[in-house]
Parts: sequence; C-alpha cells; structure tokens
Amino acid sequence: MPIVAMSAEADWVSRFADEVIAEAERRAPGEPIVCASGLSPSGPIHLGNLREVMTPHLVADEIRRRGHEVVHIISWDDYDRFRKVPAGVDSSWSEHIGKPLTSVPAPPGSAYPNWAEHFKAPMIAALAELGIEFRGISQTAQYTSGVYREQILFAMRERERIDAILDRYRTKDKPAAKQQQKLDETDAAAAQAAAEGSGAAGEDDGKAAAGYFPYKPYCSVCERDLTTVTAYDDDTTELSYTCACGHSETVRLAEHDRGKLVWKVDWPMRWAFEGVVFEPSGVDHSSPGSSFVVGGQIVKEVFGADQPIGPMYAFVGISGMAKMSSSKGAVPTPADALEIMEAPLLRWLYARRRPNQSFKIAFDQEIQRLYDEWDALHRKIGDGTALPADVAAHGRAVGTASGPLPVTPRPLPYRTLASIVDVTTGHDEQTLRILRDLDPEHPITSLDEVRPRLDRAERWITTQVPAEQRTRVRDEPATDILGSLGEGDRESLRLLLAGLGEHWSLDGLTSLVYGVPKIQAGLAPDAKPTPELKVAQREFFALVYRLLVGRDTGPRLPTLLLAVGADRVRELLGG
RNA sequence: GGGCCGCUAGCUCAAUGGCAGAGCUGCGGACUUUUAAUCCGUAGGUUCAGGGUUCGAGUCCCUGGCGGCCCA
Repeated sequence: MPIVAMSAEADWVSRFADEVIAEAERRAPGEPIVCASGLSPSGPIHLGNLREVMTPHLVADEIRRRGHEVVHIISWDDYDRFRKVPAGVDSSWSEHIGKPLTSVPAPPGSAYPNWAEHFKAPMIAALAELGIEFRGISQTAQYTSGVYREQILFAMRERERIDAILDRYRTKDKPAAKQQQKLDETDAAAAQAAAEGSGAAGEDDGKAAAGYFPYKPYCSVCERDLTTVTAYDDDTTELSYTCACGHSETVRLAEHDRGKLVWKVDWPMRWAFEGVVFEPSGVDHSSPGSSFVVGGQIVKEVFGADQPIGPMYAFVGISGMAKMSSSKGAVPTPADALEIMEAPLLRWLYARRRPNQSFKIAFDQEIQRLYDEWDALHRKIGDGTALPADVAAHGRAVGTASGPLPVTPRPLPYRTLASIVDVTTGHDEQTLRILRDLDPEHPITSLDEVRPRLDRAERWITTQVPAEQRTRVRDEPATDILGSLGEGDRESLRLLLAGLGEHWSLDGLTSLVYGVPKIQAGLAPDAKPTPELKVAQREFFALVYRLLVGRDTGPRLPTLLLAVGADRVRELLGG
C-alpha cells in the first residue's frame, strides 16, 4: 500500500508554500525565508487577529516541513499610538491618547508594566499552546534603539517621492476624517477590530501644512503624537516640531529615537528591512489607497525591494458567545477559544478554510457538532477514506514540523463529556464513576485519560451554556407533583426505587428504567417494545425528569441517576 | 462612484484545465435510546446567467446579476 503523502499537500497552504519558496529563491537564494505577521496590542488580540498569525504560521510550517530554513516574524506594533479608551476602562485613560502603547499604563489591576504588554501576554501564551513558533519583534524596541535610523533618514530624504505616490490615491478630503470608529460591542466589533490587524487602515499619512513628512515625533514633554513637523533640513537632519501641548523644539533626527514613520511608510520600510516574502493582511487592505496597495508601490519605488506575497484574509466570526464578552467589553480571544476547545481543533478551523473564506468559531451548541466532525475525520484518516484536502488540514492541525501537539488519550465525544460534567457539576469523583461505567470492557480509570478535552467541555458548560439549558437537580423534593400523582405513577416510582440497589450501574439502570413500564404493563423485562409501551416509557421518563430536574427531558436517565446518587434519588422521588 | 472577495446538493464547503465530491440535514433501516445518542444504507446538481478560449471549463478570459466587505 503506497503512502499517499503527496496528495496530502494539495491544499491552499501547500500552494502558497510553493509560491513563497520559488519567490524566496528568486529574491534571496540561500537565505532563510521570512514570513511575517503584524499585531497591534491596542486591546484584546482576538480570533480575527489570530488569522493574521495562523496564515503565515501554516505556510511557514509547511516550508519548514519541506526542509527549508524559515523564520516567522511577529511584529508587535506596540509603538503605535493609543487611539481610544475601550469600553470598560476608566475614562481617565483618555489623557494617554496619542502616546505609544508601551507608554500607556496597563488597565487597572494588571500585572503588566504597560498597555501593550498587558494585551501581548495572553496572546503569547495562546500561541505557545497552539504550537506556533515565532520571533517577536517589538517596534518600540526597534524604533527607540535607533535600529531604523538609516531607513528613517532615507524616507525623509525621499519624502517628495513618497508624497507623490500617496497623492495618487488621495481624494478631495486630504487627511481624511478618520477616527469615528464604531463602538459596537456585538459580534460586529470582532469583525471591525479584525480590520486593525496589522495597523490602522485610515491613519494620518503625514501630510502637514509645512509639507509632507513621513516621520512623526512623539512629543518629548507629553509623550503624545499630537505633533506637527514644521521644518526639516536634510543636511543637518534638524527637525522642528510643535505639539498640541504647547511644547516645540528642534531635534537632530540622526540621533532622535522618539518617533516613528507613518504607517503607510513604516510597513513597506519593514518589508524591505526584514526581507519579508509572505505576509497576509485583512480584507480592508484590498482597496485602492490602502496600506498594502500603497505600500507595494513605496517598497518598490522608494526602498527598492519587493512586496511580500500577501493574501487577503476574510473575517473570522463567532457564533453564540455567551454574555460574558459584552460584560467584559471584549471580543473573544484565542485564549477564550482554547478554554473550550483543544489546540488542534482551533488550528483545524484555520487550516481547513482558505484565507479568503470567512468562517465562524462556535461558542454555542455548534461546537458539539464540530467536535463530532473532527473525531469522524480522525477515524477516516485512520482507515484511509479521508479526502486529500481533509488529510492535509488534519495534518496541519495535529502538529507542526516540530512534532505533534498534546492529545487527549481517550477522546470521548465532546457532547458526552459536556453532558456528564453538566450533571456532576464538575465533581471529579462522580465524573470518574460515570466514565468508568461507560465502557466496562475498557474502563476509564483516571480523569487524565480524558483530559484535556474533559476540562474544555466543563469550561464550555459553565461559561457558555445558558442557565436554562443546564441541568439543575432539585434541592428539595417536588412535593406538589408527588402529592398529585395517580396510583400508576406511584407504583412506577416504587418499582424504580426498589430496583436501584441491585441495578446501580449504567447498564443495570438502563434495563431498570426501561423495565419499569414493562412490568407495569404485565410484560417480561426483556419483552420487545410495542408502540404503546414506548409511549408509556416516554411518560415514565418525563415524570422522573420532572421530579429530578424540573423539566420533561434531560440527560439520559441512567447517566443522570448515577450522577445524582442513590440517596438523593430516593429523596427526590419520594422514597 | 471606485475596488477586493465570494456565488457548486436544503445548509457548510471540497474538487493542478481531465469521470462534480464530502460532512451535516432529509429519507429508509437497526438498536429497549432520553437536552440534536450511535451505527448502516440512500437520495440529493442547468456548478448565479450569458458569451469566449480549449480536444476538454466549476476552474482561464469578457459582460451582466446577486451577496459580503473596504475606500470614497
């Protein structure tokens, strides 16, 4: 049986890898291939932004699998200005608007030294869990240490040419009235924020009354970027600016490290500086005059380098996020997703769809179906019936060139685990007891066998499932119901209670609960069900559900009974 | 007004220019089956429309339609 490894590479990732390798050979033979992502830690880095990282990660990983040297850069745009105070943060933070993100205090209660670090940290942790290797580059560190000195002086010398390029796309309203971003906290915010992935689309491009300057200093007194360059001398590199705070001064750009190139120049400068061959961007960069389009001209005409291969990626949506997010004033992040699903599943969601396809990440019941699909795919991989594209996506999900990601040794269905922790409310002993009885042939002896999936399911149940869909076992017997029961119902409960002791196992209770209506109908316990009997069984189940959980339905009865415990069952059923 | 992307089974999506395929849903069957239990089987198509290139087009080109998004 020949291995079909070749066909496994027939997916979008592989195609980009082909293209990137060929282009890298042409541009810089023998050099490590550079793939890049840009993230702005201006707020929670969410699941839309993860696509900014996952897309080059998957491509870089494929390139590495093929034996090429490759580096995945994540550029932290933490020297960008603080644009607005997000909902939920004290309005006094507005005094920091205009400062670099690394100069803004972290939100109250944070353990991190500044705003940018506060939001970078959980993303870094999530990337580690996802098996994403990268080299992080802080733009604050780069700019303030003068790494870009030559590039900045060069861009200033070439400012007229840059201005001319930008001018091709400027329309009547010059420095467009930007800001005014929607402040929706709904799902729209997730999509909206995704647009900010690698820098704001509508940023000030550097046009000022005194001419065009691609460099914007941060004020040396108030630290904000409310500055206007008033003069620049190419020979002395003396740059004069005034600030809205009243400060004005003249600095020598050749030794000034408190400012940055405007975004539309900054981005192409870094393409050239790092030799980036692959860097995706959000769909908002696809219009004429966008950073990516303009950047492509600037990098070529000014910096003399090539634009990266840059697919546009579509939005990542969320389905059914519980209230949690809106109260936090935040959209779900990779860390949030990893609380309810394992890393390979999350990787799979990004690997199976081409970047230009939008998709949703399920925080609602859909996650159960998704997990079923994932498990089914795993089985099909095992028996060789999976489609090539599915094989490829699966392979990229479960591991990287560095090796496989952690797995759950006994991957029980997610819906089963969720249902169990629902009724046991996370009580480990009860959970283990039920799990042990699930498959007597191969009993589960430790919760570790079903972890981490069990923990994810538990987290999902407790944080995402609405209370009305949870199972809540009654605290007190439903005396009103018990008091109004007819003789038939009373007898059925007596029969059930009488059999509890000797049938206390999943199988035992299964035959007991189905058997009670049979005995009542005068049938043998192993009798074949008739339509009438099925109705009687259903009615009996509903009665027990009402008495135990106050509703007509619930988790399968044997499971529920085991979870509730014999004593409590007797109490609630009036025994 | 300009641009980017998409349009394939009821739904979500596959398919190097080479026999249009999966999953879910539906339907049928098995199971003593219960918040969407599981297994087996099966149906399902004018690939948005029209034109062009080609031995051959879901795929490439042109025109139009619809949808999403971005810029204005």
